[in-house]
Amino acid sequence: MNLNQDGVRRRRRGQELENALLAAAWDELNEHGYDALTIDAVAARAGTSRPVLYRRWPGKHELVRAAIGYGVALDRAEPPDTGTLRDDVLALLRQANGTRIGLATLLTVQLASYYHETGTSLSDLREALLGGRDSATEQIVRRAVERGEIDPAKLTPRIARLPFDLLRQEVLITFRPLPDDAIMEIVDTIFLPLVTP
Amino acid sequence: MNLNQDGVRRRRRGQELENALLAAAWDELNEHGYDALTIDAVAARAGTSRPVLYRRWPGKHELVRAAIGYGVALDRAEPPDTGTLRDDVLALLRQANGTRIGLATLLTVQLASYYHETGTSLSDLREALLGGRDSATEQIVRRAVERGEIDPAKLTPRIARLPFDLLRQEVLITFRPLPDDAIMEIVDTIFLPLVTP
DNA sequence: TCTCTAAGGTACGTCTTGTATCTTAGGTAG
DNA sequence: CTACCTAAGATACAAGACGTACCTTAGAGA
Repeated sequence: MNLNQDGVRRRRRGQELENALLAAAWDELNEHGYDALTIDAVAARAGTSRPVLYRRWPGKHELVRAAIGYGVALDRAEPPDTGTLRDDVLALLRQANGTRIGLATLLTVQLASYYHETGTSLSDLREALLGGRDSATEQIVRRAVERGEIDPAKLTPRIARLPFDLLRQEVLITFRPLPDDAIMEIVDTIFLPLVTP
Repeated sequence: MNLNQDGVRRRRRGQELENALLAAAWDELNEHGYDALTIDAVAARAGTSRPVLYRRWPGKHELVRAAIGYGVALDRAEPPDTGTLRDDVLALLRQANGTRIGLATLLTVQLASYYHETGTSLSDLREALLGGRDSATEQIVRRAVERGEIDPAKLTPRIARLPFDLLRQEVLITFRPLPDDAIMEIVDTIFLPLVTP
């Protein structure tokens, strides 16, 4: 109900209110998942009522989409720069693996059919979700090329994003963080052999 | 309403009825997707009423799960045996790419949160969905090993399923069949270099 | 022919949705 | 400091979907 220290109703506005709404939605998604999410529950958790949510997002899809962005931004980190390609990729994958990226990816896919119907491309969703991380991959790869660790001729875009594609794939299927030995296997037996001269 | 040629109500039973229900559910999923699927619509399309559905499946999740199995079984094919690893893998990927496997995979993931909550493993779902195809991969790989096309030392389980993982991944993200040149790129620049002696 | 299972139809209460309407907190202009 | 005015918060409503209860009856099997 958001009382202040005098026990009087306090009324949040603008960005403060919006953040509270998104945080409530993100928490609900984490606790109950997409299917079970109700606008009612989000409003109640945020200490407000449904019309406040509908004034900002037309429906559940858009709210979830915004909440994903909020949740992902919560634990975004700097791309690692360890000096070697192997350690950079390992660190980046571990970083992503330790966050809520699994839930975020799952939710993104759950929104897929909706965005497919409305004709909206999935690429912008994917951008909002992994954009930062993908460019992190680009940075790492670029530095490795400069150091001569990667043969540029072997580096197609698909191969560059291979480690992340595989991580995402497994997280989606198992709905669990990837074990560390699996991460190392991806890097050592798949990615590095494909790109090293 | 299912009238027979005399215009009298006809009543389906057992397997015939169940197939009609699953076909109706599968069609609804293809047309409207998971979110928009209603039990009502499935019952109406099958020419029956909701209680008939609830007598067989407790709810939407279980119905969709059964419908996925039905839909996937519709266009299951024999694993190819062309004589070379490359052509086998290409044929298998093209086969899968041409079916409704994209929708099936998407739906499977959409059920993920539910099965995660109930503690049911995703592996049986994945089994029901891709079980046949995975064993097809095993057959193809085994024959290639016997022909000496694959170095068994390089063949971890993760590498063996790599082509399919990548196909699935891209279909999930783009919600479209994978272009044929992408399929060839996966096979020629990623999979084969990793396993050939 | 009789019986009995399950299909088909109807109806009910509940929940969630999305919108409309009203009151009022609290920022802003004067 | 006061008046105003935007948007927050509360309440209520109709529509739609859910899941269940109950009843009738087709049609398979004894």
